[in-house]
Amino acid sequence: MANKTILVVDDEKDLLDLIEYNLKKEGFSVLKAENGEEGIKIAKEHKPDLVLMDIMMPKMDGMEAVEKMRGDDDLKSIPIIFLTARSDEKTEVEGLNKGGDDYITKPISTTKLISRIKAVMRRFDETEEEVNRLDVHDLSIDKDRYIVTRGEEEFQLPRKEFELLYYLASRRGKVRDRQTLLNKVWGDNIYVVDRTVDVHVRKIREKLGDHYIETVKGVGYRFKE
Amino acid sequence: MANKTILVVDDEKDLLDLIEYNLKKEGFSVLKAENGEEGIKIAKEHKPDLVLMDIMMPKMDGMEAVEKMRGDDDLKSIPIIFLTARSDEKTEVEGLNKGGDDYITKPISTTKLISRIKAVMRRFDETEEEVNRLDVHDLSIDKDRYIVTRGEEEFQLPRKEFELLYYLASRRGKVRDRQTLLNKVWGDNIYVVDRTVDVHVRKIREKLGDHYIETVKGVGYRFKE
DNA sequence: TGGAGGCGTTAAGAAATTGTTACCTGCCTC
DNA sequence: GAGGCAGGTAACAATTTCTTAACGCCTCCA
Repeated sequence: MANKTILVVDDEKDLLDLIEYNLKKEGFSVLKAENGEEGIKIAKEHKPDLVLMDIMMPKMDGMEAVEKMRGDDDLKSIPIIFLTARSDEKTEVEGLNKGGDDYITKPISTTKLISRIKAVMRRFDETEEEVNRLDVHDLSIDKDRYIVTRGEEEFQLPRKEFELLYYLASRRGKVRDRQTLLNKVWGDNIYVVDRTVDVHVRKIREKLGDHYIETVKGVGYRFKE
Repeated sequence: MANKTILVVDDEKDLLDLIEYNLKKEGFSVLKAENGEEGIKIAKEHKPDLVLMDIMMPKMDGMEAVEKMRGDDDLKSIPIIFLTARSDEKTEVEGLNKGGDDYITKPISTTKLISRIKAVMRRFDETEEEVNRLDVHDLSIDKDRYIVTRGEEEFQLPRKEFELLYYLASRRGKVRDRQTLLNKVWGDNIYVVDRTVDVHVRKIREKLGDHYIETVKGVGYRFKE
């Protein structure tokens, strides 16, 4: 999650500095703006990876700025999190409708802020990842053609093996137990013995080598991070 | 937000179809039921990610259905949004008490519905995410990956050791006696000698160093504050 | 000072979990 | 219908993890 740039737009300078300090500590690059107008200018200039936007501001308020951003081709896909003192639901719904991706009320807990930011970024990363080709390590897993490639080598895996590999690879590093794998790859109301997963894992390892899928004893399987 | 499944329970077929149309347009999968009874059956079968539940229905009304759902281990963690024509506050409070997570009055604005749904799902996703990784001292204990990290080092602990560490770390500073640890980590009706805990603690210390888990003589163990 | 209680440590055997192979069943192709 | 592939199951081997029991050390206190 390193090296992402975040634009913070707020008219309270102290808060701005505080947020900057905390974000930098987390390894983010930080840009600052004190009102909506300036915010948009800087956003167009630097294309940040995420915007933290206060709602109540002089010159141009956050809602308006976000509307402008959503109407700008260059900016409309940047995730936005609102900051606001107002916690009533009406504002929340309005804000989300206008194109915000999350909503945090002041006063802000740093931990919460960071985890929200990471959550939103993850969400964006994930939706982008819903692609047909997955490149992990030295493998290229092509869901369109149901083919796995490593360098010049091509592997034609049977469907289940392919889907199992794809499922695990698209969740790199995360452990999934056998039942989850069965539900996700085989389908929810299919009855198969869970050890079936083992056999398929073995077949994948046989073909690709055993350094991709890791066993976590007592838990399940995991694609190597 | 891709591929989430929503179960809609309402006795008005037209409304059901309308909601289905709108949700599908947003990329959700949709399940439908026309009364509480049917709703629960489908919920058990398909484990939707969220339930939209009408309150006034024949056979089994929404309140009752939600109570049933909250009493079912498989279903109790599924977020529920109530739909209702009644807009009086008393009903709302009752609905939320019964275990609803949000509340929308008819007639329904589609935009509003969607943004509420997204908001509720986000709320749920977040709590799950926060539970999955624990950062304490210089350790990062990732339950999703079943891995403990310290700087660049990675420790792959066996299941019991990992879970014991996780349990203690998530209650930093609090002492737990051996019996409690056995109940929480090993399970309530497992018979093992309590000194087993000692051995596991030792193994954790062996791998991570002995400055994380403290012994409280005559009482139990504690993760260092 | 010498039990008694509590804990650390170790090693060995038991238990649990996974790896691996062989075999069965459908289904498709030729 | 023979042969081959995909998928599933079952059985046994291999491995890892868990549990127990034993021993020794320390501290407290009569």
